[in-house]
Amino acid sequence: MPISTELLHGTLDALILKTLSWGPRHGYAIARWLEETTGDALQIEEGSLYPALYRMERKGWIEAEWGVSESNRKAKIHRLTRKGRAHLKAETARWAHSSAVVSSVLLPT
Amino acid sequence: MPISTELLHGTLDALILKTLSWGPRHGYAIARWLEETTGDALQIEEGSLYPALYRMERKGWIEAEWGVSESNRKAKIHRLTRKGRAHLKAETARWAHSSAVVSSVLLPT
DNA sequence: CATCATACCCAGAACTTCTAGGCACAGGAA
DNA sequence: TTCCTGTGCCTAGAAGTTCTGGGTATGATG
Repeated sequence: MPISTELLHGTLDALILKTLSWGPRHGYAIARWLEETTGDALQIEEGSLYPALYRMERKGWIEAEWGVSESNRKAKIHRLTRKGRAHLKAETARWAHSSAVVSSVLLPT
Repeated sequence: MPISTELLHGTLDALILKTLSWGPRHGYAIARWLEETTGDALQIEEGSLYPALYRMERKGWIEAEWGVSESNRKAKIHRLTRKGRAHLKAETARWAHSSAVVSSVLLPT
């Protein structure tokens, strides 16, 4: 069951940054990794992924350089910056707090 | 600390429906109730609230009729419909599932 | 050599929420 | 009375993210 798309709103950046916190990856691999680790519950559209990567690069959270993928194809490798790591930490805390608040309202105690 | 605004995306409808599941209320009271029960963590802007109420009325999840508030002012009272209750149930399940998936990625196990 | 999976990209649409206002009125204070 | 505050509803436009639905290119495989 794919995740509700709207609920991704605002968490996509953090999910990508978290993926990169395990090591540099190219965009396609980020999407694959997220799909695998969530058992296909999370499906990132490429039309969302690439704009998000550009956005975060502009903000200085990630850096990119052209390289080669595991399958020997040209690929843009993205790497988490120090600033990005700090942002991820902050966003993670926000998620923990916010989701707890929403759950406290929605879910039975 | 007010909740991250983007994270509200997609949950606002469910939060409002949940509020109405405790009984009919007018818009202003919905916002007050959510603020109170979350200790001001959740602040619903009126510019988000009223459009959301209209949206959900169009979709048949709630019904509205003019009445009088507790403080003797003219107020539009919103009531959850059967359809809305079913939608709330579905959205709640989606939230439980989706937030668990996101948490499983973001938060340390 | 045809096909598939990999890998990147974009324009425009769709949608939600926020900003920043406005209007109206009840009740109490000055 | 007049003023002010809190209550209560509403809207237009902006801002922002994600999705839809395309497109390009290339290595590997049959």
